[in-house]
Amino acid sequence: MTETLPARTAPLPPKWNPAEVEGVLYQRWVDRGYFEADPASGKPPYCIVIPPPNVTGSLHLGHAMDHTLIDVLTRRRRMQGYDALWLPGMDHAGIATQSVVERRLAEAGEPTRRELGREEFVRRVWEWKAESGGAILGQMKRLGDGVDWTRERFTLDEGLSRAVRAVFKKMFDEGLIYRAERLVNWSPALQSAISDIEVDHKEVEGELVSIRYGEGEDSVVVATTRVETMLGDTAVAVHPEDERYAHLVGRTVRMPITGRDVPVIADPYVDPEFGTGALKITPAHDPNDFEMGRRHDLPMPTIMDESGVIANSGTEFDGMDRFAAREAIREQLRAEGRIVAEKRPYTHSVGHDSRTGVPIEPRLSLQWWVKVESLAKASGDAVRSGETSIHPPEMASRFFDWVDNMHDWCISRQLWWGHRIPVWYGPDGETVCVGPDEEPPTGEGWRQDEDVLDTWFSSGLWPFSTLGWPEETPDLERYYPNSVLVTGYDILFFWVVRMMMFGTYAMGRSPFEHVYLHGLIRDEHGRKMSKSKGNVIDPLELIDAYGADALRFTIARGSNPGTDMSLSTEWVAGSRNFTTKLWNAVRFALANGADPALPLPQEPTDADRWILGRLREVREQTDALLEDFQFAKATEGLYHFTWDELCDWYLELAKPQFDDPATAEGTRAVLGHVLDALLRILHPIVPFVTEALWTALTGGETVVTATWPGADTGLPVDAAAVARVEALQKLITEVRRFRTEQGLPDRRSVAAALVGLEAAGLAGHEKAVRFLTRLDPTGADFAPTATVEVALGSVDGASAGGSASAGATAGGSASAGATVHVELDTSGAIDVAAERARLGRDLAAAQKELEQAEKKLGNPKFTEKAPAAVVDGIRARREAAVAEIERVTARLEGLPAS
RNA sequence: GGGCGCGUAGCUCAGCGGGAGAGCACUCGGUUUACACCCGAGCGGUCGCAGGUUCGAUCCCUGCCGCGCCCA
Repeated sequence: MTETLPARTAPLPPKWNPAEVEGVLYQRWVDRGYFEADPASGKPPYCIVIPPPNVTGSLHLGHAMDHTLIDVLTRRRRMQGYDALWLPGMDHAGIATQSVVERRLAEAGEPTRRELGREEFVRRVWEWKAESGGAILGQMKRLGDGVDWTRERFTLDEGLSRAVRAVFKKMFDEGLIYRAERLVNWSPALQSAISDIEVDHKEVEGELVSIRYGEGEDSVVVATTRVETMLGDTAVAVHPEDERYAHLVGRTVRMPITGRDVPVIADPYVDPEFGTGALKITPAHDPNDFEMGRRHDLPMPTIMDESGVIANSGTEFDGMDRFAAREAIREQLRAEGRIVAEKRPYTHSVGHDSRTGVPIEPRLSLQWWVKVESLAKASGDAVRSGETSIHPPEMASRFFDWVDNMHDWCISRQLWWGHRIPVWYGPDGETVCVGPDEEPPTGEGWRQDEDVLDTWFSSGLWPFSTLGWPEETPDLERYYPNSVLVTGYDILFFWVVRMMMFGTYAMGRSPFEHVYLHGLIRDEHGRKMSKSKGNVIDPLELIDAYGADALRFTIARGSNPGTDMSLSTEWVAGSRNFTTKLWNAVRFALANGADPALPLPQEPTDADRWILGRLREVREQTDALLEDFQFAKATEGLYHFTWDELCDWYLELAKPQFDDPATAEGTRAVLGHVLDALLRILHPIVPFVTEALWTALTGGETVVTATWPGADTGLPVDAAAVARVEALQKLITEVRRFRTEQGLPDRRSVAAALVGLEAAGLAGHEKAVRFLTRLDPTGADFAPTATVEVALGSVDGASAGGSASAGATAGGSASAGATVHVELDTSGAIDVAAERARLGRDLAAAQKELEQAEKKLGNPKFTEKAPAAVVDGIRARREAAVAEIERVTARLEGLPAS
């Protein structure tokens, strides 16, 4: 491979070109095996498994967020000396994948699924899997995911399929999996059962129709939103104590249309206050009615087929779609004078298949179920006991609500793509569950269950099936439980709960030490991204335009725990600007000979001490924040340090230091040290640009496996140096402000005398002040026309050039500070009005400050009750305000009349 | 209906008992020997409303208004 990046001594290219370089760097990382975990390494293990993306989809920004945050965590741990494993892979997404392939067959004019037959159809799906899955892998590489490709897994792999059969067998034998005929959420579109969490309840505008059953005094009125279900009614129910209907209980009423006589039953479930107090009962098509039917041993006729068409009702409505039948039956009833009331529109909640959006049809059918009670309890206990901690903690309550109120889980799906249920039925009604190492029964009349398992059944095993379970592999021994699971809070009930249930059951331990739940990515105005709104952003387009680092930095900077973030191309462009800034900073450093291999100077300058102290603080703060999953705050802190402190101030202060032979070498060392550490700290967030810059700066092979900066980073904070640098910044800013307001552009030569620098402790900083304010030395003809007075907080001048000992503290800020007078020769009259306006604003601010302070100090309760430190602080502010008012007032009086 | 959360600068969001912050946007100035994907200086807020607790409330409590999400 060609090395496109320069060696340390060569200058960096003037521009960072991510599109050209990122792919090369990524391939090099993979080729050199940096991301491969090693159970034999002797290092402490750290493991995160990917929340498996759906093989049929493509990665969207939500995935980009998962991947960025996981990559930040694992790359940092790797640098910290852990044996870090990020395990990649995908799930087979039974329903979604089968639907896509069926649609593609139809679009290509090929035979249908049933025409092809099961074996051939499944072969076609594997072809599609290779194509679609490959695209996802490519996306992960573009994002820079530091995954261990040698351990990539797929839920339908041989190993993972063994895990599915093993856990199914164990649960079957222990009675936790059973087969039962029950009412399920049936999707007429998919023609399959789906689980509760695949159903969305939505308010819809329908109708509420009241129908009279029976004749005359012996009639009852029932109301329904689904008129067509009356074809399957087998009872009318009333409350046992409802006197209005007491005479009917135990008798029958004659149904319209079907002409059937159905019993009137009494059941306390009926709310006598609701509607007429009488309910029509359709046990095969409504969950509540089903329970009632079981209690009263009612017949349960199914009057629809798998696609939602009326069937076997014995009426002329057979063959009619359920919605068409609803209208037709209603009109028939109307013609017979049976309708006594109609409410339309009637808003009520209807379950919809979350994938197709089609209304669910509750359907009586024979399915396989998981008995969840003990599993859900164990999952809840794992969190309650602290074995697993959920971040942010507020999310734990949702988790508990869910696991404490969970219904049995329907796991069979009427599909072909997935793990076929490992149960065989014999000719004489035998049922045999076949384990992974057993041979299925052979012989006449034996057949395997036709259905496959819910995809979540296999992805629930993911934290350990991917590590080799049920075999006792070194990986399993070492990487289970996983360190962290990172996923969106919207996925809590899908993955997290299922994985917790299976992990506690099969492994006896919760699968995760930590679960970090991030928010959703929304558009720039906080709206959910959706195809229908047309506001979806493709992560690959952002990477093409701005680089993967820019996308990653944007995501990390916006990701506060548990809260959604807004994202737009402008934010990403801003992050791209950050990488460019970093690039230019290192370019400048290299051009001036910065080198981290040089020893730090014996006598660092104030600027050196300040930036080295800040570096130490920032490194400590970043570590603490990342340990607590505070990605946004950690990233924001690094942004601020890099741009506002390192680039805006230290690099500028370094310029005069480079000019001075006494400080040039030390500055090379300090700048090298700071950038070396900063690039390593930034690497997990922006891996590409930091790799290019760090290798150029240090000559090292790669930053991927470089050591994470430790306690010896930077220097202890030197408070005296900090105070002097802050005074310097204030002085420079005030002069710049004056120049701006006086309309004195930088190129315009302005001579000035700096009076009082020494008293302010800034004796050694005149050169820096002049450089950063563009003030020239005074000549023989110096004639000042204006003075800028800058009141500085007290800085301990005596300690200038002193040692950088830890814990040094400057004098208290309460003592009166020094004032530096900058006398300028503006070569002409100054703009008195501008100066008066500027001083007026300063005066108003000082007066407001004084007013607030005096109000507080004038309140005896405040001085009595508030902590002494707070009171002292307010007193100091009052004194400073008084001094400022005096100074500004004097200046104003000294101005010529305008 | 139950639960959770949110209303802070034009936009997106931090801050959550003692001096209102950031990014973007905006205004003015700038071909400064790293960077115009930039530099310098600014403008901009009764911190949703009303009570309460407190010496002191954007921050704690209560109610109201508006918005969002989850579950039924």
